[in-house]
Amino acid sequence: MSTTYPSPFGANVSERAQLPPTLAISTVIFALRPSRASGKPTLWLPLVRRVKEPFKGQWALPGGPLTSTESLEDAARRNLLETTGLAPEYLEQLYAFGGLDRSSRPERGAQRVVSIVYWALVRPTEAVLLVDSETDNVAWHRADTAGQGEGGLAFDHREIVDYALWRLRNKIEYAQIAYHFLGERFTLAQLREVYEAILGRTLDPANFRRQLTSTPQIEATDEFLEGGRHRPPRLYRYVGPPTPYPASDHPHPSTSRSTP
Amino acid sequence: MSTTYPSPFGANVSERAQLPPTLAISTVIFALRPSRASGKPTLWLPLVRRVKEPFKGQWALPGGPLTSTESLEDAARRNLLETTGLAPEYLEQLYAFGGLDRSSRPERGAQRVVSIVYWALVRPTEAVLLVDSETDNVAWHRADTAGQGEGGLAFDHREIVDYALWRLRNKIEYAQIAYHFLGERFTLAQLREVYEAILGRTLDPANFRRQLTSTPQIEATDEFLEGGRHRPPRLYRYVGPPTPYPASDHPHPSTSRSTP
DNA sequence: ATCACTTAGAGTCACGCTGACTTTAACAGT
DNA sequence: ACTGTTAAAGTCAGCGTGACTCTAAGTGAT
Repeated sequence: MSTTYPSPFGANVSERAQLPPTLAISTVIFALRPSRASGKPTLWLPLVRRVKEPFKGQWALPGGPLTSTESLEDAARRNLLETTGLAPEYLEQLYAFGGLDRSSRPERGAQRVVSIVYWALVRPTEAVLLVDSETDNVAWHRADTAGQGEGGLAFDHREIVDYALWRLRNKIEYAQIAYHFLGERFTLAQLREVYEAILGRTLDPANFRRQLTSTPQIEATDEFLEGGRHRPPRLYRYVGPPTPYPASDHPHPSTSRSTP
Repeated sequence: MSTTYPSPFGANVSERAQLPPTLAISTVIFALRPSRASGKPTLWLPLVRRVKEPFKGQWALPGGPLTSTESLEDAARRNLLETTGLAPEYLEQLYAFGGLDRSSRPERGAQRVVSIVYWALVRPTEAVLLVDSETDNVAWHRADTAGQGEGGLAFDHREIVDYALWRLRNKIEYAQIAYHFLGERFTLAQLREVYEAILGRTLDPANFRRQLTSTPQIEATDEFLEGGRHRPPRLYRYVGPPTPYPASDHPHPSTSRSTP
């Protein structure tokens, strides 16, 4: 920032390796969809098939270049809409990945790419409008196993997805983001299923209720979910801010300690 | 990532605005130094004076370009060493800033810059080896007031510092990072002063002790700090991992809630 | 209509952490 | 020996949590 690059204009091929890396934006989009096996909601994400080398034919995160006339978040939104047809309400920067071995096939002359990765949460209602799905070049995959048995995901995208999963699991424990997986009204059991799917463990329904009813951002409506086989549960609504913070933020590592 | 940029070779001036943004690395380096007024430790950070436009003469974060042969973190370390002479032990990615108005003076033809910002913590012993300090082009500034009365910091660096401060204050509450401000051995009162300086409030010494003595990463030595005017305090040592996690992570927003 | 079954939702209790506070121990300086 | 100051340990009430029990309110089968 305090210095400038050598001008790229007029550079010849031998100088190519010295050029600054190019910038790309990618996004990890999480949605909850019922598992084929158990019917319980599980985490899925849309991937696009590579149509050229490197990693041609393999699955990759949606992404693309950054133009000079849009902010990083705008670029993420535009790319998302173009490649998957999704317009997530919740979108946040995840991390900038810029290792030297990201292509994992160190080819000669291949230009180095730094990816600024965003992550997003979408509701099941938003999550159906996939572009290009008839050509099978965009498809939903299970977040935890995507790429298995297919030679893995393109680039370092498997690591990126794992990091996004870690971030989601941490952030859901202290931030109000679970509602972005659900519609406007939901039962406490549905919300609990979201937490259970993401955290991978069962939660006590009574304790879960006690915590949520003491949360001011959760408002009880006077409606109930009819049509169930048993006592109709009350519907609740989230009345807090859409995306709590402008910039990103994260949570506890596994070694969770309090103040010191 | 799934598409490629138009080649920059042979681009003419009219195409310049369509070129992808360039990448830069900057770093916010925090150190604790005694305040001039109270003598209590306060947060300081090194800044470098801009020697060319834009923002010539104003103070900016240390930074520079990213070469094609180094990772993002390596680039941050190299730039830090070149511009300030510092080699921090603790270094972590903060955020990628890429807004369109970052130069705040939208000049014609000025190339857009995306900055990937790292943040670092250094001990007072490391914090003295400043390069170029005789020319006054590198100097320590108070983290909370840097740029005041001087027309502000260059670019959006004041916002970046504020975001780094927010991150530091959050992370110190759940992660073991305070030790990176101190030497190998320290008293509990010294450690408490670190927390008080960063959090901006006093902590109860007895409760602080109780929490820390139950932390396994803190080990009591059999040495005491001699030379004080009163009862010599025991020296402690941090025996945990140097940087707990490979990638970044963050903490609670101000609306701190637990599980839901 | 009655009963069995299931889920919603409220309540109870012990435990651990925390903040506020008190008490005792150990040193330096006069 | 006394005083002032800090280190370090101890006490106590309050709060949130996990584990658990109990009651209410529906559906479907007999």
